[in-house]
Amino acid sequence: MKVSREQANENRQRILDVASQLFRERGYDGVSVVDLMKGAGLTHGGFYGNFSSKEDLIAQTCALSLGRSAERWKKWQTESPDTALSRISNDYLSLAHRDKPGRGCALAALGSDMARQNETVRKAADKGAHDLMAVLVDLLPGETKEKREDKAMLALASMVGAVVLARVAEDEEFSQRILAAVATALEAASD
Amino acid sequence: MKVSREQANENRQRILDVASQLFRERGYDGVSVVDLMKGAGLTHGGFYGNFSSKEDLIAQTCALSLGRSAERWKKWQTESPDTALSRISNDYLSLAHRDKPGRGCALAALGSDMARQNETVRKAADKGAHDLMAVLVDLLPGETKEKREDKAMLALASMVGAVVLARVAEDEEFSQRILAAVATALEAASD
DNA sequence: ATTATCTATAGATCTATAGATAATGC
DNA sequence: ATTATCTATAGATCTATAGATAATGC
Repeated sequence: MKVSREQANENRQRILDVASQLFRERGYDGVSVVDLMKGAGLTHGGFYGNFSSKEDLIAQTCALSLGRSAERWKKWQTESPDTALSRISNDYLSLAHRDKPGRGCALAALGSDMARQNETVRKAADKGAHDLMAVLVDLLPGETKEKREDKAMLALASMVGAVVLARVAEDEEFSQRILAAVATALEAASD
Repeated sequence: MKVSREQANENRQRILDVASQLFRERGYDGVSVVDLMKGAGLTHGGFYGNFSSKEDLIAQTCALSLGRSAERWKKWQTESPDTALSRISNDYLSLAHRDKPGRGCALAALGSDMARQNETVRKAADKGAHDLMAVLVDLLPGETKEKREDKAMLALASMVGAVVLARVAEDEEFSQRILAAVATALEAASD
């Protein structure tokens, strides 16, 4: 049941895509290789032809999902530099993002899990966070680069923290207020 | 090998304490009931006399660890209301806290994991977050209660996010700058 | 007699590998 | 002939339970 080289590449990409989503939804330990391959429409034995281990896959999904977030932000920056920051923060702090972790920011969905992974995974996550930060630095006002970087770090930390807390919260009003409070603060920081 | 009722209570408390620390260090899925009971100096079979399930234990550790954090903050508030906020933020954003998740804030250590747990766990976590927030509300300046609450939410979100990001970061300088940037911002918010 | 703890184990996972299979691509 | 995928399984977990054991506390 061999497939073409092209098809095999597509399969590999699909495994990565499916893993990237499932991990954000259920956590690294919440997705088995069998689950994952079933989700990609393949049998589990084929997994190890594409990835050397589950950890290898985890590192690759880190790079993939955070890379995509950064690309998205950069696209908005190019399209409209003036409104990009509020577009980023409104999107990040939206109920849609809170309720769809599988398609959202991996730092919010897996941040505390990532902190416990091996060095390879953490390096991929570190690079992802740097890339996100780099976009924010260009969008925030400030006299010196250091000040803009400080603001960017605060912005990213507060957005990640807000979505984590909003997802943990059982009280819907509380959850929404956290998102709104951070959105307001970011709006103020951009002037 | 029965023990006294008093000793049994101590054992139960020790299981909770050990679990509370191990979960923060390794995540919920990173600690088995066997590991845990070994850590408490007991055999695994005895676990189910004390807790109805692992999920039951998880919910109880949420309440325990977040409750302890809130107590700590309240103590500082009582001791010295004026310096309590900077004491909280300096402690939370310290390298010691970053490097010792097992004794630190459960929201930072397990936030993204908690978001995926069942309702019982999330209710305990929600209450814990509310209690932490309540301390911050009293310590932050602001004309109306709403404004103080908004500031408290921003403060908690940014502290949680900062520690998550600082733990994910592989680059030590980057990690420290995130903590410092948020600490500076909180200092400014308290005036 | 009650009950906290221990021993032993059932039953269900999970990661990873070995060998078989069958279509591709030289 | 090469290689992507499948089938089958090894070996190591993990949660939870049943029944035995032995010290407590009425």
